[in-house]
Amino acid sequence: MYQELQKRFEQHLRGVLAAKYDLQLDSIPLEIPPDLKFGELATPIAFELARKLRKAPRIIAQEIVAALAGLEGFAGFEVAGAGYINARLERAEAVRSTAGSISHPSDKSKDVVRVGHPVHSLVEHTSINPNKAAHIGHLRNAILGDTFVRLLRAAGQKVDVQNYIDNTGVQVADVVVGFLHLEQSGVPGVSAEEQHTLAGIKKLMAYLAKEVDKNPSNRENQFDYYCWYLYARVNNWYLALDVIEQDQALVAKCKQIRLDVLHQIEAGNNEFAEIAELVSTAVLQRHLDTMLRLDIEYDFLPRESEILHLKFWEAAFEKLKQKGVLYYENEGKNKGCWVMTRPGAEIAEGDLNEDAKVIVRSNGTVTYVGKDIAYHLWKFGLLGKDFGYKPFFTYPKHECWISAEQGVEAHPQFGGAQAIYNVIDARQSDPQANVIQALRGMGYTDQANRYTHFSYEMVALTPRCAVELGYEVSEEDLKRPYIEVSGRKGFGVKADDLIDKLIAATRAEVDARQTGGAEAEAARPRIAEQIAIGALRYFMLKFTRNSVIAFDFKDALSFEGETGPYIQYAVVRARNIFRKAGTTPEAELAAFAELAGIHAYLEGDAAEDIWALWLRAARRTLVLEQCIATSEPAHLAKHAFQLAQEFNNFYHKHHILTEEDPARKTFLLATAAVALRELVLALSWLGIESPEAM
RNA sequence: GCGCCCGUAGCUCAGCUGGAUAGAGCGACUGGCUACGAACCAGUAGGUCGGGAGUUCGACUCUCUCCGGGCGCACCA
Repeated sequence: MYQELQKRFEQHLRGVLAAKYDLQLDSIPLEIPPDLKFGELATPIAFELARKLRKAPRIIAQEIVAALAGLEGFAGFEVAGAGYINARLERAEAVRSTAGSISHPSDKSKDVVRVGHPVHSLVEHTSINPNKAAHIGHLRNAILGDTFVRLLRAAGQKVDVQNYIDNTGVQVADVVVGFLHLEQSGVPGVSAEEQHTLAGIKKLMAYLAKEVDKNPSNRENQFDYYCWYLYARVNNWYLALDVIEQDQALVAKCKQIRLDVLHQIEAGNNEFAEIAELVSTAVLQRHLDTMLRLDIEYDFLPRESEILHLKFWEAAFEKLKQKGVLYYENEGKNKGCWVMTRPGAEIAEGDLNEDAKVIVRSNGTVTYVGKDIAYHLWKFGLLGKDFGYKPFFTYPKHECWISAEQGVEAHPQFGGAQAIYNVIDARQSDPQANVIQALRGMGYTDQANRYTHFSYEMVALTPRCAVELGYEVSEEDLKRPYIEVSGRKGFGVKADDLIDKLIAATRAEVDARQTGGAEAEAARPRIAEQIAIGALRYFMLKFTRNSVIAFDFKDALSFEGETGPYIQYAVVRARNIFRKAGTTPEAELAAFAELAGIHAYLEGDAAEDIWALWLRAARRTLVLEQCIATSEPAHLAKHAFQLAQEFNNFYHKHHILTEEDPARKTFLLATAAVALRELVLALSWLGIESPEAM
């Protein structure tokens, strides 16, 4: 609603500027005044025009205001300060329009953001190496990505959600090395030799699965947890720390073992590759389970093994050579390689560019960036090749597909998107820039412009948190503001552990409060879960993307103040009003539509807070559009919190059920209904459920 | 050495394309439950927006520089 009025005002203002001064401006600055006493909409345009028109800003503002008069939806315009133009809305009209605004995003008839024609977007997120359990850093990635998907869909876009699986990389190879060379957990009936074979590993997995069945609350037997520790052990082994310290020959031998395993996995069709496939698929399955706890689902899982075996790179290589993006280096340190110029590099014609990015090594193998270029050509439908597809995992409402060399006949279409978003942490901005540069170099300018590296900073641990968890922390690290999580060292907070902790904490809270009364005991586990997930998702979304999160259990386990549960609690309060009143929001909004003379409730000092609540509720689409334009979900998180805050304030000041004037009571109920509707909608876009009680 | 990010209240963070008296949460201190459930509300204290210069009618926001912190700059992924 607000956005509509904003656009209407802007149009009108443009008309006035054209008629009066013969001016065509490409952008009109609009802002939300800092205080309602300045109106609801403002522009400092007169300051900008002062020089051009050689007049004082205040004079210009007065002239414009005189010409603005009489715009539908607006009560009036005035000049304030040194030359601000403030607009006042027709409050009753605005409130009516907001009350009648859609309640479901699938209804595209009215208030949904529509920027140009509907875009087909592809969002890649999560993309955890399938060799260990997910940790809090991965949670930030997945929650940001999933939330952004929800925002794009709310705006009417068709979105494919992809989770890229690097199942043939060094990280998977490292765990395979661990299985092949390090001692495994003793499984009855598996000999010392057998434990290092495919058969032995299968027995170990079956054994672990049985242990998990016996006691699901002990996550240490989960396969991803097992790999978490094994991966850390392997890295120690490479450093030869737990074998023979300082033995260089042994270290070299370890490195060679690792390289051999990696090459065999990449090549495929051998026992090592089979082990890698088994291990990575099992860990991937665990990642999907973990993410599902947070209500995060995927449409497609493209794997590196298929990018290799289906020769995506070979196809891309030809195109890159044709377009001259890659060139063969004849001298210098990159002699014998195919390289590309880095973005922003300025190299004089004929000069040797030693800083160029190597895409094909002198031994003929392709680097990570090369494979990524091929994959991104596919994303935009520019490669001329496609994956095979197999169903992999069935969610309650849809199927998740995985890449395959030979897929099934019938499958959905993936790839060929118009816009892509890659949720990848800020440390990878260089390789991402290289891929964009390659697309641009090939002449795919539109695609390069619609390629968004949705970057975010890491989640680190506060030193206090690290100590709490029992890690050894050096003197030096203790002085730092935060310590980086490291999968290699097994240093970090595992996602499932954190979620378990959160659920336990919310469960204790729910029990202590006797949520829902004595008869509602059966609903409490589910409610505790909803609150825990709400707390976690909000925690990851309240920070803007480029701020490092220094993780601490104290903050993450907080349910008060600017948190998810605070917003959920506002929802529950609103619902309780309707429950106690024996009515529904829909019924009250219908009654409200018939109510006359509502302007009386919106004027005067006492009504300012109620009007402010309506006004914020009306800003839904403005916030949505801003989030998409800036790739920043934190704006919506803030919006939801402020809305909850204003509702709580309203709730406290105006006791609805004891209101004696029936017309005013209807008005107050309608206010609560709109706040409730907007809170539930905003939370759903954040991927947070609204519990019935708490 | 080069590139990117950060530095705002005791702590953790917001601050839309430069715009009106710089905001929130936590923590501290006051006060408010026989109430639509206090996971709440009201109030108080607390800031030379890292330092300096510049652009501008106007700078937390843009430019330069310095200081402090983080992360990248492989024929690793």
